Amino acid sequence: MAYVPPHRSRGDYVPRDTGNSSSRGGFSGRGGFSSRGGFNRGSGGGNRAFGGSGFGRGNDSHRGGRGGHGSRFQPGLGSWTDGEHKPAEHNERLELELYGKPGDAQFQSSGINFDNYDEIPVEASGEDVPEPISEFTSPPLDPLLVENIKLARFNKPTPVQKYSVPIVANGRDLMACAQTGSGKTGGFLFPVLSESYKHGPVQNSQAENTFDRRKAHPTALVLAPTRELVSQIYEEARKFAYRSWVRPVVVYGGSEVYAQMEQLKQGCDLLVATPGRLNDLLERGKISLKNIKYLVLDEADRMLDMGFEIQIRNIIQGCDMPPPAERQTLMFSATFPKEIQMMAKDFLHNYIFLSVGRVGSTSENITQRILYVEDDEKKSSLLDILTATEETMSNGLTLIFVETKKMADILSDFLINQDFPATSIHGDRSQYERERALESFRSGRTPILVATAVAARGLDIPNVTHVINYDLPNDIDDYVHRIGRTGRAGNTGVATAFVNRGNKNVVKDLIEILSEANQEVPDFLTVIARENSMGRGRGRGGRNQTRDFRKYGGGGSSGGYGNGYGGRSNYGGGYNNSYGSGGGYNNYGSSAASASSSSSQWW
DNA sequence: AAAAAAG
Repeated sequence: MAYVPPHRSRGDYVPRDTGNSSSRGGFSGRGGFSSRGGFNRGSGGGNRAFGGSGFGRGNDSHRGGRGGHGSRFQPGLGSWTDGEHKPAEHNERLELELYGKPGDAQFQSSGINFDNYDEIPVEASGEDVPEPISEFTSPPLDPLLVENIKLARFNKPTPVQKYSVPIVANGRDLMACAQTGSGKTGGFLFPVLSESYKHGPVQNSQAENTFDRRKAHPTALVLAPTRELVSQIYEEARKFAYRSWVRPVVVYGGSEVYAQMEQLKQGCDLLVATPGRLNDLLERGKISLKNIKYLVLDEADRMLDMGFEIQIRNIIQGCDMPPPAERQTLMFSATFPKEIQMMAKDFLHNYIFLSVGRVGSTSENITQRILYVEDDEKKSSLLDILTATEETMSNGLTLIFVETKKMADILSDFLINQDFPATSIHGDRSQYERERALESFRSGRTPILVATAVAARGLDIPNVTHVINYDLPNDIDDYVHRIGRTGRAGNTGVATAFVNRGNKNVVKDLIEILSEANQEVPDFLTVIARENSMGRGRGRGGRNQTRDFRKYGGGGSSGGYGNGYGGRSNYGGGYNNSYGSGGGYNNYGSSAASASSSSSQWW
């Protein structure tokens, strides 16, 4: 466990009467993320009793009593023996830990099913797109997985899941433009686990030499950009891998590497990792990727922004991972800029392209309020808002986004001094502090969280009723992600944003988003947009693309995409045809087209 | 310009 010297431990707000911020001596609590049950935990009732079902019989058993590797009994871990899947017996204690019980935050947060999922437009393209499924049934899913899905109370597949299951079952690759909240995690975990349960570990998984034998040989690898996200994915993986032969392990930076190495030694079939730590462990010779059958890249465009590309390419192309044709690759990305198209070309093999509409912005259960606030008035405006909403949203959580780590510190200190129960999360805090802040927020102990982009995407925190964009992001897709932290699970939410002339680069996109979601567009926004478009035409060519460029042109390697507005105006049509007015999506083409024509009127 | 990620 990462030791945090007291002087580095910044002051989180602690309610006066309890003051038990870390009674468990460390990570997480219930419903939190990270190593609960993962590395670093020692036991939790784990390593006693040898009477487990179907474990270690026969000499053809995966992890079956061969020297060293994970021969220890672990509750809830099945085996692959004599070419058959032998699920472990049920374990009540573990089920309680994994799936929670009524009343737990965890219980209500899992298994959410938005009714409006059915209205999300989806478009699949590519050769021979398999027919989507409509329910979680066996077949096509493996029966054990269906059982686990029921335990986790997922009743109905989301659009991503409907497609990803048959796509992977048919041996195909997937490039999905989908955002958090679209059921992405299940979208890759379900098919990957289901197929793994059917087919078992990779044959020949045994290494030729002793050096190789000491390494972990995962069958599936999931890469994601932030530590919190991989932790969250790992926790989901534990739910759906329950009783199966698949043992999930998570590795990420900022916490003790030796504990993670120990976990790898115990057996690792599904590895969830951030790129930095994975490269570290590859260099140390602790992991071999040559048995990888399934590779998942989550939030791929996020990883671009963060300068991950070299690391990713080293993992995928610079080590011993099988080439695209010999594995199945699933890539998820909110947007589809040229760099991602290149990655898709390099990493995927004859893939199906799936585009899933926005969940956040089109849903009208988020009320978006845009306020004109100059930078030096932001603090006092924030206080006004927090005070005003204190009573009305007394049970909810408020998430405040800022642009810089420094501002996150300043603002949370300021709020704490003003007696607001706040804490902060950003990349300069220690991993322990990050996890504790998030847990404290989740649990409602500090219902105000000031965050940088580290929390913008991917994190699923139930009960966020208010998102405040103290600083507006430069990328409108980030804005959509941020406000998508609220209004989840059919609840209503409020998203407030402070805007001034420093944000003029996004106002045009912001107006589009607001109109798509049937929200009021304040006059000052239109004014700023107009000032902006007079200066220098349209910015960087409008919003990011989420289209299958193989189908809609672009073609060549250089220049790929940008055939101007003419081409883009076709986009809306494609969506309309298959899905009627699913809401919002068909604005894509038309609004881009009208933007270019109306800008000339403004002159 | 800043964010994230290996230490």
